[in-house]
Amino acid sequence: MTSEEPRVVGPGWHAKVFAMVRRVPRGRVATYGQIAAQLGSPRVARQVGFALAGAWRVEHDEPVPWHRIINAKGGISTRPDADPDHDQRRLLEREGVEFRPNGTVDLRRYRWSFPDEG
DNA sequence: CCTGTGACCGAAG
DNA sequence: TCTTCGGCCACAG
Repeated sequence: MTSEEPRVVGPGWHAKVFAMVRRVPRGRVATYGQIAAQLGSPRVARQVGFALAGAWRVEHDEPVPWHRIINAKGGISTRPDADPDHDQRRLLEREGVEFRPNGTVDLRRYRWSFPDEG
């Protein structure tokens, strides 16, 4: 028996990421690593970030709540060229998610657990 | 084909 | 508890 992990990264990979992100309900958050793990590849968290990088620029048939995805420390990872009109923190606060003084979210409280996770 | 890079993660100090 | 550092892997040039 080998210990190789299944890879879901390939054609349609971005679409799968978006589909998984859509499962996170309003007022809740999930981490990049969580999404990667749900797709079967726990080590492609960075690729998830890549997939979501241009999500707010592209128009999707179904909306992609990309702002509900944060890093494992409960903080927001944003790029320098982020659009102020799509401020992630503000979008989350609008859904009722509270932030600590240091700008992080309490994952114990807001982290969403997928039905088939744990 | 080879190299650099990035919306990450987790162990270690 | 906070900061630092190496590893991770797909993708563009």
